[in-house]
Amino acid sequence: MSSERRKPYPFDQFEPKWQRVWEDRQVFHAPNPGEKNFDPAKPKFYVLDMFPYPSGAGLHVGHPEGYTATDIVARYKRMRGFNVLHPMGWDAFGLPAEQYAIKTGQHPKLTTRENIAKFKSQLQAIGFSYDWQREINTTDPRYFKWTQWIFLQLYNSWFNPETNKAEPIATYRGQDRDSARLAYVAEVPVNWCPELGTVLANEEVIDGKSEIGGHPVVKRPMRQWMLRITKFAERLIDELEELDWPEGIKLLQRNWIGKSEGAEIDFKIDNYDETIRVFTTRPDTLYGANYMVLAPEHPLVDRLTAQDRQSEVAQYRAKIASKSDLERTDLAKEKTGAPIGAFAINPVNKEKIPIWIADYVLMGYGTGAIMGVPGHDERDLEFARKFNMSILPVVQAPGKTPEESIGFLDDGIAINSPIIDGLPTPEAKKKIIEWLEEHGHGKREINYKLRDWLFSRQRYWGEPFPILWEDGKHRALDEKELPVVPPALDDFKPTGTGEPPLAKSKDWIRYSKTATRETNVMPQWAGSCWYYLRFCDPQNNKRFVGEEPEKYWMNVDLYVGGTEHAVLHLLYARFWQKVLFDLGYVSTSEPFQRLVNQGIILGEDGQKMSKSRGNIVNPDDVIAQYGADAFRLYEMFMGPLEQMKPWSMRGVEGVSRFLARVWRLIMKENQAGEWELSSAVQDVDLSKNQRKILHATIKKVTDDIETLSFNTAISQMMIFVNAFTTVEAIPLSAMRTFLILLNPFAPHISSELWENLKSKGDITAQPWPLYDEQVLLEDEVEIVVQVNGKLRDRMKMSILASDEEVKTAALGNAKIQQFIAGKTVRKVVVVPKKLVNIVTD
RNA sequence: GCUCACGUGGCGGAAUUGGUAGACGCGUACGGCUCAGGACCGUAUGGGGCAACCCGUGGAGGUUCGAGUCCUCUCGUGAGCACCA
Repeated sequence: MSSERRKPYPFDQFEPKWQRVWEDRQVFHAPNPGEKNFDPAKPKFYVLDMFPYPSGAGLHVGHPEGYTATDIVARYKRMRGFNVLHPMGWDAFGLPAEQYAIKTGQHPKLTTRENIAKFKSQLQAIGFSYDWQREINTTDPRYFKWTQWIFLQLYNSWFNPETNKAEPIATYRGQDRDSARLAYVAEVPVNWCPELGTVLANEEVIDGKSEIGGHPVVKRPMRQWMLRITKFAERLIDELEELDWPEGIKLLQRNWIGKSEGAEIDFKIDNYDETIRVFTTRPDTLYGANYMVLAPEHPLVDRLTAQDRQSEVAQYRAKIASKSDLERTDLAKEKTGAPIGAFAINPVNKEKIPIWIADYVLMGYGTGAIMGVPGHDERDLEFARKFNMSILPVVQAPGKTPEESIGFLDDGIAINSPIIDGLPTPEAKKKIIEWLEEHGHGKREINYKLRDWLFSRQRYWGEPFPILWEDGKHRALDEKELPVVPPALDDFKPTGTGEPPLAKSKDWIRYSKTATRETNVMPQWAGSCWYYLRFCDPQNNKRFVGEEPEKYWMNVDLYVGGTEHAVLHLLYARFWQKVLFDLGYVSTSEPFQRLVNQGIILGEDGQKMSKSRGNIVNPDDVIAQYGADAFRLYEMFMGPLEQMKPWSMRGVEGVSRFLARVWRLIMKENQAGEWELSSAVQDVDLSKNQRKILHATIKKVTDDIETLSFNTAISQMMIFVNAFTTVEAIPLSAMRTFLILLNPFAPHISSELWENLKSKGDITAQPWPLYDEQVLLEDEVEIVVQVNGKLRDRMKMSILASDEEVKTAALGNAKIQQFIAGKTVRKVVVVPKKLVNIVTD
């Protein structure tokens, strides 16, 4: 029955019609500089969505949230006279297609093609104004040829600390080039996920489990490709400064990079010709260091362990080695450790302090060794208490005794520390570092939590490396041999041994008599690290992006996507961009000038949408029932773009009703049940009040699009429509202006009505309306009168009334006099054009 | 545990620089139109009170003529990090 019900307005007819028109006429194609129809007089605007992974499930309502926002901006900017680059593509390498292939035998290429077709038709049904001529697909050899090419640039360059830049490897003066390349091979403890049969980057491991699938991850030493992102840590932090990004995301990146400033201090080992270097952010607490801890995996443990400690130390190390990362952090509550029977000499006071191993010290951070300062480090304190060590305060907290200062972590005054006694912490740090440097016991040092990026995966559906192996050494393929296309396989399964599936194709790996191909593939992030560049010049087969288009379009003026990429994609892409910039291939060192994160859309029950909860909303259903315009409008009307918010079908009905009112403002149903232009629409002048509402709407919608406050822009358009539904003669000119304002939000209905009004030209080609401040000026304003801050009355006053006149009027107001009778007026505050506050005793 | 963000009607949410709290939408109630309505149109709608008024932005303090907005503490929700020395 409900499906038989007549649509409130015939969106099912005109929405597909307009989508066809846009496609046929290629209305949204943005020509590059030098191409036909390119207008160099216009400024450019690059507005980008985070391109989706085309999953088999199709689009969910979360995708179009950001896409609608950018589409509104794109359409708006075009009307404002910009050349707008608004592209879409597919981040199509990845696990799901491959796992589907393992299950069904269907090649990931086919699965990907089907999924893309579905995604694309869904996006087109929403009426997004993408330039589909620029569509890209990361799994297309014409695309990943250049992903591989960029890898070669990384492979063929190094980071010069003197220039603080990536440079061609030829400028490297050292012996071993392979040790300096930005892409290098290393045997490192990596995150190995047995279930997925691949290694994962730190960023892909959450709480000891794989981000995808939630499978357990263990540490295991393996030989892997790494990218030297750590060399860019400083710039990745510093250059955030200039970006127009949410502070929260900047903070997330800063925390992930985890810069900490401090010192490295050398401790001589008693009776050995060895020193152990520790990292500390609190060199000023050196006098309080009365033990040392090495990570259990520290290379010096074997050599330094005393005879009588060996079995205990071996036992402890074995116990730690058997634990997964998850267990290791899970058991974090109780400190464990073992003394190795050796002693270090504290360089400031020459005290012999015992050396322990303990798993609370990590090999992967700093030097894998720490000085234990139980007085001023929580973990050391806990450790010292557990093993009955002495605890010496060396920093006195303000307003506390030395004893009370134990456990105090922030700034104070140095005590019990002859070299720096009496100095506040910042100076104490500085002075002791100077002392250490002077005496050759250490130096100022900065450490980062950021690790080099583990860049290889033991999977099938990814970009092969353009690398050959010969005599146990790697070398790069020549550019001319790109792309390296993965071999056809029948069996996509991971081998389980850590050997990649590509190794199964014996023909493919054999490059020559002596050389074999690298069998790892790149991680899913590779393609998305530079896709925004390719959009500038997607068909170029000579270069990854042409110089001129790159220079013209970059960087991205507005980038909208989910927070889930805060430290993954957004960090990796910035890193690649910097390398390409240093090497002179691109014109900017940051890719995304302004970033906005859309909030998650929850199910109708306020819970995260998920299959198991059964609260997933399918865009196709919504569009079938209410139309694409209502869908778009609701996505934006729900609330602020960046906020998390629940879906509501009632809300969709609400905006659908609004669009139906817009429709009936201009169209009437005749006896035959056909829609025709309403006779109420006439070429009449606007009343003063109507003009005011129109201009207020232009202003509000314009300002709100600029600030991405789409929800309030829509409210204002509702106010406009409500004001005009009751009038007898609907002014044609006001309707035309309104339709232009509505167009970015609801492009189909506005196009259809624009045409029905027999307006000149295409609505998408209209200039954006301007408002006139003069029209908005009121000649009378309502002044609020408060007594002691409480609202007591309102009065109409001329806008020209002086403060004094307003004050007099307020005091003379009959109602106000009741409130101030018998009281002394102590003060009268006048806020021009707004309010009067009378303060009494 | 640490860091950050956010707490406003029955619900989603509005509120330049501190200046009329609750725009707009949903829901609800009543009325109209209608053979009918889960369609459409109109009116009302934070709570209490017949009313004048009183109370209201998670809670407690504070600054101010005036606080949803600023400060301190506290509770709750969400996100991120998680022995990073």
